[in-house]
Amino acid sequence: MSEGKKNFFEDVYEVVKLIPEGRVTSYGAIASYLGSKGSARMVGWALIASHPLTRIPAHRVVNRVGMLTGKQHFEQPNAMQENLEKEGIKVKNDQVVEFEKLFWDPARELL
DNA sequence: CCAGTGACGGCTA
DNA sequence: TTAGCCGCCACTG
Repeated sequence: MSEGKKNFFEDVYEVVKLIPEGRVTSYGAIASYLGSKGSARMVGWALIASHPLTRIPAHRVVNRVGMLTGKQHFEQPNAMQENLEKEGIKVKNDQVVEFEKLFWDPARELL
């Protein structure tokens, strides 16, 4: 552990990997859990950097309203929704159906 | 070095 | 209620 500041990126990957199938979380929830509350943007940036490097269920990470804002960053824009639907998550108009019900808060459930 | 941008989020008008 | 602005942090031009 302890390598440098970029450790934040690895922490993001760790949390995302822990997201159960059929569940989703938000950038802000991860940032808050890592102590960088308010830096939700960095979480998104970390996912971009992790794209070709690390295989993580990034499709399970959406914004605070459950919208697939990052689908454009996938190899294919529709891949994000496709992956979510494969896990049983319903997506309507780029928005996760019953997002609050499927929401997985690391600070609440992962502890 | 300075300004603009971005997978966000909370506040104000 | 809906729309817009500011703040956080890192990267690019």
